[in-house]
Amino acid sequence: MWSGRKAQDRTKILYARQTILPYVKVDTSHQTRGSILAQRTIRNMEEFATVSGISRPTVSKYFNDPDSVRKSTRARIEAAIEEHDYRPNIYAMNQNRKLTKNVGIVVPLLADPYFAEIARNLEQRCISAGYSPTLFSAHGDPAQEVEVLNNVRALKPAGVLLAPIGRATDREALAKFCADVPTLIFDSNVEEFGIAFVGSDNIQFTTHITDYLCRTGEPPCFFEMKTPANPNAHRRRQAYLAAMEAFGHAPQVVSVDGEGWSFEEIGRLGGHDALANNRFSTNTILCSNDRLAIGLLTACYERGVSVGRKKGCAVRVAGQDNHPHSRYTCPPLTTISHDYDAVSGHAAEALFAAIDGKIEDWKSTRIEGKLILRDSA
Amino acid sequence: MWSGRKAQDRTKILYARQTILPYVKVDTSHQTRGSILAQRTIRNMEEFATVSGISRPTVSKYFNDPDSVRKSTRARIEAAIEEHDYRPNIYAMNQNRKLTKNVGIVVPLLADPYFAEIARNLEQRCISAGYSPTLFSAHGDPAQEVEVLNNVRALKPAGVLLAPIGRATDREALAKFCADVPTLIFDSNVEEFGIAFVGSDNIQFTTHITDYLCRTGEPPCFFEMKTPANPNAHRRRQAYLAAMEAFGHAPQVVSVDGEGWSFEEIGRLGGHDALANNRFSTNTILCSNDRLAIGLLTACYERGVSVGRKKGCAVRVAGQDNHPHSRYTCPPLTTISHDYDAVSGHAAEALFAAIDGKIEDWKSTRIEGKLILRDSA
DNA sequence: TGGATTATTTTACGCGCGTAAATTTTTAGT
DNA sequence: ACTAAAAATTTACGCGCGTAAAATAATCCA
Repeated sequence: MWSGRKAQDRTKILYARQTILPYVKVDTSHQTRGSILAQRTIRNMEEFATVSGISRPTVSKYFNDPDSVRKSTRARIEAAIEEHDYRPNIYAMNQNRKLTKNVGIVVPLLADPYFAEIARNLEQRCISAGYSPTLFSAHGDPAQEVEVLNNVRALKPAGVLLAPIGRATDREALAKFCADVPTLIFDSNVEEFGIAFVGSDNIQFTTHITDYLCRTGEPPCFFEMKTPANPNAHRRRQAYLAAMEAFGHAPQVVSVDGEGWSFEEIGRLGGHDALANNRFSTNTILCSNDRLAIGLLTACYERGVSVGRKKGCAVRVAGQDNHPHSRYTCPPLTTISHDYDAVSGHAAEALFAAIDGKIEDWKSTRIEGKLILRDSA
Repeated sequence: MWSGRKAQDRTKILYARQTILPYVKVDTSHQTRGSILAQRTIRNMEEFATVSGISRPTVSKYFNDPDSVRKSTRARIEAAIEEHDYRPNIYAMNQNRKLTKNVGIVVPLLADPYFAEIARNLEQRCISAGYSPTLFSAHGDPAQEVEVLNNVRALKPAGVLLAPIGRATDREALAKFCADVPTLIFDSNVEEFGIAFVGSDNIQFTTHITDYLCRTGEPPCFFEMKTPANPNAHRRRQAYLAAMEAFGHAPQVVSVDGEGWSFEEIGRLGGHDALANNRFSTNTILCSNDRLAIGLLTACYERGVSVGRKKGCAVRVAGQDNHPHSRYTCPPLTTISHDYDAVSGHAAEALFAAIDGKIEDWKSTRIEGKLILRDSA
């Protein structure tokens, strides 16, 4: 045990720190294995089994699946756990298990609250299902995504929930990974990798909100990145074009420059440019995603362009995603919301089923979004 | 190996999936241990050592510290790694090591981009220093924080970088944890736990920005939560009071109700209330943090109160933290910025030093912030 | 070139657990 | 109370690595 210290007994501990290193294995071979009476610390499953009065294999069985032992036995074990707060060594466990209970959760950018939120949701579901989730972020960098995949692989996970970076994802690396590890792809689909895909129905998203905008005012222009990070953006543009055609309106796509994941800044700079050069042909702008919209709102503010659906406002701006922040923009952003819970739920269930050997053909599940009406459009 | 599949050969693979389970250990005892010629997969360090023409203990030594072997040996090992992309089994490694190379990074709320950003920064530093970081979030819940600490402990980490939830942190649990694991506390200090504290100088933050506000317009009111989640809020209030006194102004603190980590919503609702009841005695509002300010800005917008430092605006609003989002509010938020890099850098270095046995007395390092002048104040 | 130093190899053991097979005990059902 | 089934125990082995000690080999410096 690391010789920690509180403020009050610093000197004493300082001495201890120099002799006892953290986590040093202490030689206890002189201790008789059987006589553990009144011993304070349980050091392994053997000892724990002894003090519980249960055999080690049964205890091991319990930790693999508490329901696999008799109710009375389970009660005794759980009482002993409570008393000695014993936890099996995760390294020894995972080394020997045929299949670990680990699940990797990989997102492209944890600093984006959208992914943070969905990761939190998935994490909770994994825990509830008895798995040990570990969070990973590629931090928006394809090279780091490959790194992350290698680290995840080293965990020997039972399965992985992966939201790829998208366009820049290393196809070959991902294919190899999916061949080795049961992987469920979510948020953004890459070919037909993994066991299945679960995400939002981007076509419906854009169709729905375009429909709303057309019915309530001028038809929207579409504001997007020229080289978007993920394929959802393409679906959204296509859906916009189709919806506009269906309405008999001339579509207008405004694509702005910018690489990487700083969507707000790209939206802001692109917004300035588009506004300065009158690139929006109507007074309504549908953004490819909320983060872009947030940047555009800032550009509008900075140029003195009033935004909102109330009369007197110069433009209407709408986003897509219901980003956690979109409620707090000025004006609050009209958008279309992911069904976070449904996406996470389907993704987790599909992965768990695959882990349990319930094999199905690869399939794509896309969940519809709901219009979130706020003041911006 | 899990029998992954691409879309094109689904049926064939479906058959394989039913016979071969994921990560089943295959019985290879019939294979002679020595004859590995032309074998495709290296399965353990023994085999890897053989194909590299180096003894296993030396290989093991290499993985513990690449610099501990001769340069020529290191080159040969690294060539073999490249060729066979071998990675030692992390579970076997960590089971037997006296001290793992794991580092836990624990934040109160990963969905807050501020913590996501600082976590990313710390993660990078750990990797550069040769550690294996793992990210944890308490999701704003003190009970989950305790859970997380137990999970972190199970990692047997060499050290932990911990930003406590704050006021609601379970003191006893944290004290126990710090006694067992070298823990560096950052962001928000709790007593004098752990090996040291590194964070921002909240006194300087608030003094500095209060100073700025006083010099450029009406003295600020202070907008805060009645029961803030972390102790930094108290320091900021104190610093506000002191600064106002120094300037000879009458301070005015507006404390609003609200529990939990939904700061924006608390700021918005509290803002509505305060504005409706004329609780701000001047036209300048300094918020305890940016997230609160973001909510207040929304409330101002919703009430038609114009915000900004330009003439004609009704109020000035300033925040504190330089939250990643604060650049994109309308108007962009004047705030005072953490030195993210310096905080992370000091925190990581202090932890690594402690792990290396460089023991110092507990100390608190607080880093000054820089004023970020934008349009809101 | 020699001796001293440093690096590597050989040999051997143990970590904490999973797991399998055979045996014994407990439980459920009549 | 008896039997069949289910659960627990005993025994034994192995996983992939860390690590220690002793022997050997490579390197360095005068």
